[in-house]
Amino acid sequence: MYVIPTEPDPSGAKRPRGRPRKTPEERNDGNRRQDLVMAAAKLFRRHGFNGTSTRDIACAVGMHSGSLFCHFKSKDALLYEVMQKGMRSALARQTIVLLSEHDAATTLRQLIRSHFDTLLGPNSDFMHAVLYESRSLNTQQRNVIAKLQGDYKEAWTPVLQELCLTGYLQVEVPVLARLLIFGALNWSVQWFDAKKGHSRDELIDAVIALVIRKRSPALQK
Amino acid sequence: MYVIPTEPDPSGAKRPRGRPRKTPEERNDGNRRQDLVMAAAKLFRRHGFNGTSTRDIACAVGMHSGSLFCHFKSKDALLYEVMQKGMRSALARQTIVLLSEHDAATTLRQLIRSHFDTLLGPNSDFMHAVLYESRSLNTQQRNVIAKLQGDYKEAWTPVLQELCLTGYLQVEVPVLARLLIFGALNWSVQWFDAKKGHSRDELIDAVIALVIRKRSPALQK
DNA sequence: CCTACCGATCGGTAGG
DNA sequence: CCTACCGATCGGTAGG
Repeated sequence: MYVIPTEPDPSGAKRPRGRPRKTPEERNDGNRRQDLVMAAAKLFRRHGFNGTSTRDIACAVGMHSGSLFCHFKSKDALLYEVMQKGMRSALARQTIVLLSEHDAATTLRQLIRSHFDTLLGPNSDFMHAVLYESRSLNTQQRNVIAKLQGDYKEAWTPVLQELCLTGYLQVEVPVLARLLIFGALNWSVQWFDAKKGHSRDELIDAVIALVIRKRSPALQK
Repeated sequence: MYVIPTEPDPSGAKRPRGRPRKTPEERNDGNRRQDLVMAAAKLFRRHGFNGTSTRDIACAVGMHSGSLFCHFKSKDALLYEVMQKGMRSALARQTIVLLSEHDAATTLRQLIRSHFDTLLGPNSDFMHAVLYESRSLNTQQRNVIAKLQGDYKEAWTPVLQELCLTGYLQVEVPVLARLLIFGALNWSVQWFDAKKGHSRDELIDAVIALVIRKRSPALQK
């Protein structure tokens, strides 16, 4: 015996469990698979991978629980697609930055901006999964994602190295600098809230001010 | 019908599920509760709160699944104790640093060292739960932990402010500097491995070098 | 994509 | 702290 849910999910209210919302007129048969990926990314961020059931995800797009498995062979496969989408989008954004040639300091600023766009902009739920849910992938999946992450971070290395050589960045071990800067950036997903607080440009300025020596290298050290 | 597990858990091998290891001679009846807290912290770190069952935790200390609830009224309560222990230990370590009066730059270095000790030293599993599992607390529990975290981070504010005034730290918005520095430090739990890589002192030096202007403030800006 | 269901596992409890 | 168990929920499947 089914109980029809009394209210559709007002996107942000308490978690819809068990039964899908039924609003047949808003069914777009086009890309249900993408709907599932987006809903999954959002729920994984809010409740974690292990705290989200396949029923929750199906329900969020108005499906019944079993139907999710018409699109994905397992819950893992869905997480894997979320994370792949996150990394490929991050890499695409980064590639655009790297295509235009600038001095190292300008490139660093643009890499930081691009990274914040990935972390804090629309679709940031995908990157959140990349940062925090790789534990739930199997070994092969994790290797693929790790490879993409390796490509991503390697793009920063020559930029940081040049900034070290020219004295704009003060650090003995460049690889540690990259890890620390990534930490400063990645942690922003835990606290940054554009609605009440600082703008994304203030954020970028703060990172640059904190880390880059603006004056002539000769004055440093 | 019970199946006696063939092997005790060699601490780091694959997850022991369902049945406790039975090695009666190593039963210390003293503080089983603390054993549970430590085992829980370790498992929460490896598999996440939602990925760890109360059976896993009980099994890790050689108990049967139901017996855990003689010590904790719920799984939540156990997580709460893990996180409280993490924060109280971090605050205790920090307080020791703040008791000895030094100049701001030295205090910052000691705060950073203390923070890394909490994040990367023994018992770091507790702080890991604080950083990543507060989502699984109820509102009141989360408020208590947030209060402790507030106290912890407030201790950094006057130090960073003085470093700003004296030009050792270059940033327009001190609160952003603190958040970024915390990010750089906290992210280290994701990658730092003392066994293969850099020492904790190299790590501290790298943070200081990245963020602090060593020379006379008059030469800056 | 829905209906109806499976075996496994979950957090937690009663009684000893 | 163990034994034995509960109802709920989990990921996933068969048949349509």
